[in-house]
Amino acid sequence: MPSPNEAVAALLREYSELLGLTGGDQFRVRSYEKAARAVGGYPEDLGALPESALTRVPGVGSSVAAKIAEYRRTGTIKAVDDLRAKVPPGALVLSKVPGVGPKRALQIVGELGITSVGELDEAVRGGRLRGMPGFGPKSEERILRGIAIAASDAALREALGSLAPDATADEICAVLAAHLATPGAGESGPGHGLIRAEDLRGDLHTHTDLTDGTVSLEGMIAAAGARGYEYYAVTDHAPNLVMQRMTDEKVLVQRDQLRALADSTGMVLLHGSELNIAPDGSVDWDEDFLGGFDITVASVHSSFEQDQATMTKRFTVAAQNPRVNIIGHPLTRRIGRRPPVQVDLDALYAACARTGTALEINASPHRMDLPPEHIAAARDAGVKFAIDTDAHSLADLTNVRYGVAAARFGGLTPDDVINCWPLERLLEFLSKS
DNA sequence: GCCGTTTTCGGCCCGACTGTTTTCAGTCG
Repeated sequence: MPSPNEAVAALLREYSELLGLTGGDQFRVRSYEKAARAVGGYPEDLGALPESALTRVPGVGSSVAAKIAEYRRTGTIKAVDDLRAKVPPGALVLSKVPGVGPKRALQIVGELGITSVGELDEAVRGGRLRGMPGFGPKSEERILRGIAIAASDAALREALGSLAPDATADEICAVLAAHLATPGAGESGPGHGLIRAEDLRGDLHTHTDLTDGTVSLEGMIAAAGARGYEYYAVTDHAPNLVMQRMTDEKVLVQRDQLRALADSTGMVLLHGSELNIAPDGSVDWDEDFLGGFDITVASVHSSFEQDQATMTKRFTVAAQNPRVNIIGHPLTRRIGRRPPVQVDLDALYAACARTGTALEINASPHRMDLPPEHIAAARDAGVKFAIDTDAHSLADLTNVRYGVAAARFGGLTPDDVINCWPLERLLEFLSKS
């Protein structure tokens, strides 16, 4: 059962998508999308907030605030209903199939009369998309892959999505156990010495509004401090993810701001970055510049479809980088949306264990990556882990429960997880010496 | 539609990849 904030966020997101489908101004589309993310990630119940205070949510101005207020009064937003009526049935759901965007969805609905993903699947297999401008064999493959991953992940996604907003790690772990094959290794036995949420001393992968987070540096740090963490890393995106518009100058200014906040918090603040692993395994900055960071997370954000040998080499090069500490969301899957990349897992584990590079257990319920079913084997190969929220909002910080659930499913103890360690041991690990 | 050390306008999420492209539109992160 989603929270009230999620319900409003879903309507704002739908409005944004409908605006996109109807050719609305792209900046308006983005405004609603941003507002949806901000509302969904807002830690207080919007239903309890005074109406005049709604615009305090970053990204919510007078127009969105009025729509939220309308939802609170009536349970609906008329503008959303009106726009729904203007969009051909099926176009919205088709536009979310990977490889099909708004333009192609409208084209498919208009020319073929298709209104569901099932019909799209049949049409592709029947060759009915052939001959439509812009569609070739690659498009067909991609669409079929997208439909397949949605189907294969549907049960897990639905089960995770139907959990209560305050579900515990044990409740989440039960969902994992019901939907995933049980890992082979179980010598620690259920419950004995397994990691608990309270064992985590910090979060090592988080964002701010300097890149695509919704909350300021100060806001994120204050919220992390309230969670009782001993240390906390800020790891905004790096320049090669161009849309994030990160620069050397910006990240250095942020570093100064973070250092200046050190005295205002009981936590040790770590300045980091989420680097982009390029197709050849290199990352955004040279070793000298990277040396200025306390910690780095390196993630794949492009060229997901490399063959296994190339992808394995790519990860190995990244892990061997003396300035890369954590491989972020290693298989880059998004549950129901994007399949895992093809990589030789044994080679990946070996490279991480050999180089002292942690594999991330990304706690976002949309990712769950490293996938829980792989964790035990990675541990057996000598890999250490970082359980990170990859938070883009205040509410995201509470997602650690999902990472802890995955770690428990994989049989991990606090000794396996670097952000359960005392600061000194963590810093030693980060030095890769 | 939101926002402001540029404050009521003007900028904001850019560029790589891909297909079947004939000079570019659509999608994605």
